[in-house]
Amino acid sequence: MKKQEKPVEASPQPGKKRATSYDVAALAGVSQSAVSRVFQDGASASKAMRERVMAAADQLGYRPNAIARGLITQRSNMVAVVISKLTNLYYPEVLVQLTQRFSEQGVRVLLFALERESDTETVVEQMLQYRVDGILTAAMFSPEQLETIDNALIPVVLYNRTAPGQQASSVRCDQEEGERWLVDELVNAGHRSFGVVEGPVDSVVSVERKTGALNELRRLGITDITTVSGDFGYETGRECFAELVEKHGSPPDAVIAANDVMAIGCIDEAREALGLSVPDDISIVGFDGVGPARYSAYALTTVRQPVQRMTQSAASMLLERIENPELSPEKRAFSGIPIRGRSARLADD
Amino acid sequence: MKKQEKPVEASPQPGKKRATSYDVAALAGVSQSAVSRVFQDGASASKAMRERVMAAADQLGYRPNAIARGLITQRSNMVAVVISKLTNLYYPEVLVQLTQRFSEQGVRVLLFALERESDTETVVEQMLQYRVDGILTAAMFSPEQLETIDNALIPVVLYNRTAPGQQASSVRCDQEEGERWLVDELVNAGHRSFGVVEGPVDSVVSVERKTGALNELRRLGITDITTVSGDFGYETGRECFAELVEKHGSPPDAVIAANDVMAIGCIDEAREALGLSVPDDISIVGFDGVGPARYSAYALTTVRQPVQRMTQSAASMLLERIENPELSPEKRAFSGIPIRGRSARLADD
DNA sequence: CTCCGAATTGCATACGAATGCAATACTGCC
DNA sequence: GGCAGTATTGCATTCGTATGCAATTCGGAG
Repeated sequence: MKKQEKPVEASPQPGKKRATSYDVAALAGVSQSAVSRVFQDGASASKAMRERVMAAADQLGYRPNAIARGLITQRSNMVAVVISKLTNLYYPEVLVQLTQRFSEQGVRVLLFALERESDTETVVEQMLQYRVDGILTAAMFSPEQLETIDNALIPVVLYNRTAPGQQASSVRCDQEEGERWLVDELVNAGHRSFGVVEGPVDSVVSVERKTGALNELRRLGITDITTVSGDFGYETGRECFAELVEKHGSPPDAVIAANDVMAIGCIDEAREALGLSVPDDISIVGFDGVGPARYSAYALTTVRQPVQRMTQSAASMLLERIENPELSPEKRAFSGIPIRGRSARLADD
Repeated sequence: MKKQEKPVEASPQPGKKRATSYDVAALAGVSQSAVSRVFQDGASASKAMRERVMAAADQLGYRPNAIARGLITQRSNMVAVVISKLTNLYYPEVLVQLTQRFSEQGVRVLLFALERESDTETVVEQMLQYRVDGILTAAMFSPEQLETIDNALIPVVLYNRTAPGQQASSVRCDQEEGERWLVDELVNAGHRSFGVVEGPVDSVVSVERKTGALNELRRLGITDITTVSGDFGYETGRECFAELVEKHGSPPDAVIAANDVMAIGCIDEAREALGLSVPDDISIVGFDGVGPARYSAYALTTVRQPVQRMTQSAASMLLERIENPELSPEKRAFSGIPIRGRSARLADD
């Protein structure tokens, strides 16, 4: 078999309309069905046919129209991924990994980025109109919205969220457990007065972390607790620390921030504005295990989310449910990974 | 007119197939065309018709199928956004902003995330198959790939990239100009020996920054220059600094890192491993103006990319070209914003 | 050479909405 | 009340691919 002698390979006559499977069929002298079959995986087509069609196809620069295909197969091969902007440093990593996981499986990602987590108004409508095969969301939907999605028979996986009454599949990091570890270690090392810096009120993650920490503190009989709230950002981290000191009258023994970025803000404020030494004068801990938490200026004591496993798990959970819509909901919780950094005085053990 | 007395509003009979415009038409006793027109913006439909149709529509839980619509209108209302993972801390911001800009205009984003910038193999094929209306890419495509896209008549906007021979629209931050400012300021303040930390070789941005800096250094007659290369990440930033000192025999007067994250790595390594004081013993500068650059432990002297304006510009440039494909290519370059932080000794002026 | 089963191929139709054109309903005006 | 002009509505077709079914071809065994 010699190769094609024509050097012109993939440059269709310019100015023409996009080639369709009929054009290819006509040029190759076969039926449109044949073309369709050549471009599918499990379809039957002889070697000769395959060659004829392929030759015609790339002479015309043809490629199958995924839109038309989706219409007939009732599968868009797209999933919607919803993120909210706020959880700034952490989600990008999640997003990139999810996208790669889906890509590996031949599934495309339709991205929806919310300004705030509660901006879910139009998103549901959009997703349903585009007939996505599944939804992976790191923003909270209302029960009504979840029901709408459910009525449309579209599988959903919640990322670091759980639906209150609703039953829906989810993948999450066990925030309470992580906070318990942090609190236990801090109390164990002798800290008695605490500052708690929570995140935005419409963030489920923030609420879980805060209540997780508060419950454990109470359980251990700690009563000297001051609470302030920020927005997960660095600047508010600094402001929160200042506010904390003012409210408490003096710096507490330890500060538990709802995420790493705010913890970093607290550290900077403690050092710069109050001249405190971290962790000698005060212990400060975060949550997430983002990149900057490792910067040696901070070396945060924190709980890292096992992002790799979580995204892996979430993606395959969604894909499974797309293949088999009858699967019952499943909730997977991953333990966070305790990081003993240098931003807190902990017992040696 | 009294309202509907039926309390059941949007819950279609479960187990049924998704409602189509024909179903709605049948229930409302009108033609399918009528339904189609009610769900469009500029179509003519009487008030009565609109009401009948809408009532039937949300009784059935109907919503137009964007896939089918795309097939007939030849418009998917989707754009592809391509990012590569590497430029870790900077692109998330870009991505979120772009997505929001497009969303505002009723355009959906199909996301492609590359592991490395050179992993563009299958991406082009994917984008064309999905008939995206336009492409916004922050990864470099080969001339052949760009030609393929061009043949498909899909407008492209390159983000912080320019095509070598090819002519294509682009939005970029003027990296050379930014590096010139940094170099000028450093030399002006008396620095004479330089370390240059470049990023991954397949990153256009990194190459531009490096050559921008080197050219300006040479122009000013500086010859004591040591070059090392990393991957834009924090860890390699640290390693690069160590390598730099070893190659040079001693710490240089100043280090120019290809991005902020590596600059931060350099600072940590300088302080921790060598006990140097920044900026007293050594000046270290970065590029991008990402969040962590502002953390007061670093307070980087850097050049910030005007992300807001760039994404705004890129999005509207692409949308314009989708509306009017005849528009000739246009290249927009934005000046970076010089940030005089505390990581470098600069002249007061 | 004949016949049988398996592998290919073509035909016709379906997917769900948009739209040009023709038919019809309405509007205001004389 | 009649008429011209406009706003609505329906009909029929189109977008590009997949697929069930029937027709055809192919290969090899007897």
